[in-house]
Amino acid sequence: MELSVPRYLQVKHGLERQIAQGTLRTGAFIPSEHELQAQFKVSRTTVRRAVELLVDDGVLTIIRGRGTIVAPTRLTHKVTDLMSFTELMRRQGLEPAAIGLRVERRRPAEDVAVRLGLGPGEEAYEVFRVRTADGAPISINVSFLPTHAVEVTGLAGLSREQSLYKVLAEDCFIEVSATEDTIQAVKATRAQAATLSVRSGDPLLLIERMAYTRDGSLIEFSRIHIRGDRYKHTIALRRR
Amino acid sequence: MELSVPRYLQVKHGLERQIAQGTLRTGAFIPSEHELQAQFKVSRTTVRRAVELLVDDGVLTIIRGRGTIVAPTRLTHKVTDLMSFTELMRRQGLEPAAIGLRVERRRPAEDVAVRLGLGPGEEAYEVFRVRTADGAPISINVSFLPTHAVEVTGLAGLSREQSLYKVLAEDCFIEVSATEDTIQAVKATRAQAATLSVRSGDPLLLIERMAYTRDGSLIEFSRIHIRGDRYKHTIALRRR
DNA sequence: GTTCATTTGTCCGTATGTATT
DNA sequence: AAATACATACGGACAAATGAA
Repeated sequence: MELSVPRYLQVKHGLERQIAQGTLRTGAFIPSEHELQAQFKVSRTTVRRAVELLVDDGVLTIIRGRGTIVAPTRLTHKVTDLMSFTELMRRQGLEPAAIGLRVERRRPAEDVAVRLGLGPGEEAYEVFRVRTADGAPISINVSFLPTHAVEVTGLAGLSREQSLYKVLAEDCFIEVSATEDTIQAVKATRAQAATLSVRSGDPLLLIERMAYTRDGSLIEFSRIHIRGDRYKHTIALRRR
Repeated sequence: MELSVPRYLQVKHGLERQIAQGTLRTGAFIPSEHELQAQFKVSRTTVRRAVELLVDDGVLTIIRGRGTIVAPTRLTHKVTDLMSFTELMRRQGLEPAAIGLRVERRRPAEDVAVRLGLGPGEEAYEVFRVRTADGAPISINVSFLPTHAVEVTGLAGLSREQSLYKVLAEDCFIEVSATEDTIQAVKATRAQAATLSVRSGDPLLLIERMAYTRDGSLIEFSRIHIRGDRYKHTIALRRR
């Protein structure tokens, strides 16, 4: 039995391959929908679906009445894709690692409890880590997870796998489907400065993230303090 | 002749209205696609298109085999929507204004010229502004626009309208359709500190933005230095 | 455990409208 | 004016997931 990949994805991948190989060149028109139907032996509906996805990805641009071209501008990473910290680091060409992993179960500070929507006295898991890139400390990461959403045993995988989201997906079967990041510039406290090998008062990027599952329930609140001089956070947005 | 709004948008707006009015409640199932067909007197294709758009907006969540619910979690702003600085400020409940508008035409610094893709000696328009919120200076904004992309006369509207993107759209008929932001934490220089009423060395958020039109050509490169203590930058992402 | 109705996912063929050349 | 290409819309068919009988 074969694993059936939807036709529209097959067409999408086919087009992506042709673009990667240079068969379809940047700025040039791709075959019309009619021609693509013949080429891939699918209906127009299916062709349009594949093209639509590539337009959303910023790979293709449709010019009504004329045709569809391979978008001349290629944003550095796929638009609006949700990315874990690990992925973000790799984009910068840095090899990410984590040290000083510590998992605790306790009542978090009140502002965190409010964000997690915890009842009075309710506890949460706190995951502490210091992330490094090419060996140098680059960020201090604290994640808070509601105890009712995840088992502590499920978090054991963190010792071998750096990505919290991967562990949640593979060991807890929890898929993070949406995030909301708030980004600020703050001064490094003395403790943070020591950990990150910078001077006290130096600028840090503070990213606070709320992560949600597909059904909309909160799965994680995290705070990441990042060295301002070693890291750039990139976001691509697209108007529909 | 009537201005024809596509049926799928009519359905989308109909559903949005029902959600806003509370006819469809958060967390509850909306009518099945079959029922929506009957309700709006359209085909299933059209119903599905409308629902798909609302899912992308984070308003609805589809549970396969069961139905579609009104998403319990409402992210603070529409996911992946591209927003101008003016819009972003209003979200924070602040009244934005701009002072010290200055437009110059000249050869920009080399790193900027490279980003704009300028040929040797080619010039660009530089738009300087200091943005305020509720009267207090909050950011220093410098925009660079290629001279071949926009007329200087078109930028005259900036004196009455704060939003560069609105002026580009209304006076130059240029629509910004995608942006790529890079965010860093930096130390305020002495000049920046003076302008923003902070201390030299205090943390600032530096947002560098590349803005593109629909056909993929670069229309703007901008640098925004923002007071770290007065501003939070929020981004919502969604995995497809 | 199996069957069955319901609901969403994929796919097709066709028809008509609108924009561009 | 005509041809081409994308946009919208319909109706039907079967597959896959879910939950209940």
